[in-house]
Amino acid sequence: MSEIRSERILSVVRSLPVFRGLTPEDQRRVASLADVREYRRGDVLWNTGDPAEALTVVVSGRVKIVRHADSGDVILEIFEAGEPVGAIAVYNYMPYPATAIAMEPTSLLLLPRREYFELLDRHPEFARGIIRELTKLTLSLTRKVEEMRGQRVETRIAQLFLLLAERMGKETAQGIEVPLHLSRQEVAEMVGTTVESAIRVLSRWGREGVLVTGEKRFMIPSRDRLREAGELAASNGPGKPLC
Amino acid sequence: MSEIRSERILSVVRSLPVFRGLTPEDQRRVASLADVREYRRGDVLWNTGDPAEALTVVVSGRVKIVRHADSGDVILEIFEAGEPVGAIAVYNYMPYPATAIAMEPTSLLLLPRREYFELLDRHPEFARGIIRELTKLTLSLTRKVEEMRGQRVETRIAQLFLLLAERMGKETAQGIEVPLHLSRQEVAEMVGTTVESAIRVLSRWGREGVLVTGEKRFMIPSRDRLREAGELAASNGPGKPLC
DNA sequence: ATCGGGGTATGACGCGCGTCATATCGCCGT
DNA sequence: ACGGCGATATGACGCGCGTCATACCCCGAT
Repeated sequence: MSEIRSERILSVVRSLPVFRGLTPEDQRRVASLADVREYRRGDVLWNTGDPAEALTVVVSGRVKIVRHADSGDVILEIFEAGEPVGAIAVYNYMPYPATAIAMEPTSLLLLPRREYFELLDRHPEFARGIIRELTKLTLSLTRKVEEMRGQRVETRIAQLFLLLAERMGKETAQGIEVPLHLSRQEVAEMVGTTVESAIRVLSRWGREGVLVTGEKRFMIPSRDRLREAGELAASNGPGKPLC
Repeated sequence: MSEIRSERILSVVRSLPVFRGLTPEDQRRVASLADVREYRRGDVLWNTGDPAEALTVVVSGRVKIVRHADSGDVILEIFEAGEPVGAIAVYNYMPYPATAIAMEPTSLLLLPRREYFELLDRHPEFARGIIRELTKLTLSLTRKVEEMRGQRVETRIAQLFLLLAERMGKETAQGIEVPLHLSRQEVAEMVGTTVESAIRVLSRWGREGVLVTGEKRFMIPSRDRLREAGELAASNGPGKPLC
């Protein structure tokens, strides 16, 4: 392996928060055992059932975790730069419980299972970092379960984009920009509905200027408008059939 | 504190898998700092927003985690003997994100936050145990998200009981017994529907002998019958309007 | 230029289930 | 014994949204 390449891997390791607590020597060791790989949009990192043999950390780009159900696919989570993916599966040496797919050009760092365990045992800080990530994941799933229950599709989509705005939104002159390329299909899979329903909501919001789909990004002119679009929605007569 | 009581706490500590990896001295130390408390059915262990000041481990009984949403409550998880509850919140020293309620007479072991952190740092095995529990939790939530999406209420209830049968079912002459007292309301909250829908399904299944509600328990005469009740269900004419 | 595939869009139809109303039964406290 | 409350049960009504069909646009392959 070339000098240049291993230098690059070392700098990648140093840049990742999960490896911050390590001593310089350990960082070098991790770098010498790890590998960095590149993926294009749509590339499959692994399929459901594949054995989990390495800890995967996102260096740049984004990865979605998808489960194939009989009634269509579900996007469980999106991982961004700095986050370990599938730490769970590696930890238990179990087959991956879901499929991972790159959503954009993405580069990943792969650390063999064995080394991962050694780090867990030798560095409490590293273990804490992993626990912290699992924690975030759990909270996110918790919220997802809560949101999916009973809520109307409009509400769920509104909450999805409010969440994305919070996580990765950038303020601009025209409002908040969410720099993420999501097809209507993917939006549907994230909130648990069908393409058609997602399309109906998004195209209407596009016309109304509540949420505009752009080139590989979304624009939210006003948080509040989006929020209320998700809340009141469908004009209801007397009584309150919605809830 | 009486001798007898501290002896009892020590034996409780020794009986919990999470503390198995500790040295005898550490077990004694944990016991000296920990407390054991008893709760009755319906008692609230903590409310959403309470500060998380101690690691809680279920010694006996069962605890449900509930989130109050505008559109009704959702039961996120049920914890049984041996499992740590709310490890997440304690870890981040954040307010509890959900409410915890005892489902039956329950006893808990409480370990102050500070000691919990020390154990994490000093005992890799302990940290591993926690990670393992978080892992289980994540997988369970993952499945819940997948199931909730799109599936009909009947299907979700069937899957709920098949899962419960797997987790805590006991084979008997009349079929599988699930020794858990769940009201229709609670069933509804677990699968994300309304009481009425849950009642309709369960009372029909009771008449048909697919799933019989008994005194503080459920009986499943046949796994397969329950499974198919969830699958085919509603007679559908030509075409396939379902799923 | 033609064909095919993927993403987007819109309309029609109908069923599941959420909502509301009502009734019965058992258990509590005064 | 009375009233109140919670759990269980059942029927009526109607809206949301899943399903199916159709159409348009863009782009790469032949």
